[in-house]
Amino acid sequence: MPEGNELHRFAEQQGEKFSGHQVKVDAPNGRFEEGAALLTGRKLLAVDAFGKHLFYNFGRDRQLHVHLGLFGRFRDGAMPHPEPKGALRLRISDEQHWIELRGPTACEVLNDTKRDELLARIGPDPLREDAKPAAVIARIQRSKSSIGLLLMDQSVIGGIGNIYRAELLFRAGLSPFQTGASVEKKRLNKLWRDAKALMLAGMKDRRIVTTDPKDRPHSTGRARSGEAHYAYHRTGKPCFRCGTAIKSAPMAGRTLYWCPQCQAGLP
DNA sequence: GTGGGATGGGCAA
DNA sequence: TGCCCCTCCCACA
Repeated sequence: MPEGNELHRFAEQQGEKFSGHQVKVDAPNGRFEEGAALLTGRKLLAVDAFGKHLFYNFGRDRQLHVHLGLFGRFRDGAMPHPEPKGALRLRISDEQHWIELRGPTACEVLNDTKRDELLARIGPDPLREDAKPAAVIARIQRSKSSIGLLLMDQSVIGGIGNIYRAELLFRAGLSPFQTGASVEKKRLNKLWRDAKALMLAGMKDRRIVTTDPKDRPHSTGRARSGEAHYAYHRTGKPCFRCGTAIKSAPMAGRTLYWCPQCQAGLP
C-alpha cells in the first residue's frame, strides 16, 4: 500500500509510542520466531524510515528491518491485543500499545553492518531533512534510461512509488518515456522540490493529493475521491487540464499513467 | 462468491 | 523479462 509518505508516518507514530520502552516482540504465525526471540524484552531505541524501508533500532547491533512491499500492512491499537487473526508475521507491544504486521516483503533482524549496506543502496529520500538532490540529479542526467523508470528506481531516489511517479511527471510536464539525460537540470531541481512538498503533504494528510484545486471539477474544499490525482489510475478519463484521455501502459511490470497531450515530451 | 490487480522488490535467466 | 512473495479489496457475477 504505501509510498514514502506513509512509511515516514509509520516511523514517526511508532517511534512516539515505543521509543525508549522495553517491548515485547512475537510472531504469531511462526515465520519470524527466531528474529522475535532476538528482540523481545529489549528496549526499542528508535524507529526510522529511509525511502520505503523501516529500521527499528534495538541497540547492541540489532536492527529490525521491515519492508512492506506491495502487500504488507500495519495495524495498531491500545492494549490488550485483539485475538490474532490470519497470517500475523510480527507484533510489537508494550503495556499501552500494540502494532501488528502482515504480509511484508522483508521482516528480518540485521546487524549494523548489514543495515548500512542496505542503506547504501537507497538513493536520497526527499522526506529526510539531510537529503541532498545533487546526486539524484547527476544520476538522472547521465542516464539513457527513461525518466519514468529512473523515478521508480530506489537506488536513484528513495520513497517514490507508482502514484508519485505518475503525478510528479504530470506536474512537471515530462513524458515518462524521455531519457533522464534529456531533462534539463533546472527541471530536475524543480521536480525534487515538488516531490518533497507533495510527500510532506501526503505524510500530514495520510493521503496522496497532487491536484491543484483550480484544476479540480469541484475546486473548493477537500479533493474528492477521483479528483486527487491527475493521471494515476485515470485511464481513459479526461485530463483535468486539457481534456485528453489519460493513457496507461505497463512499464517494467508496473502500470504507468500519463496525459499524452500535457506530457508530450520533447518538442 | 471469486478472481484479478495493487501505492514493491529480489532474484534467476 | 518474468516469477515469486503471499494480503486486501473491489468489480463483477
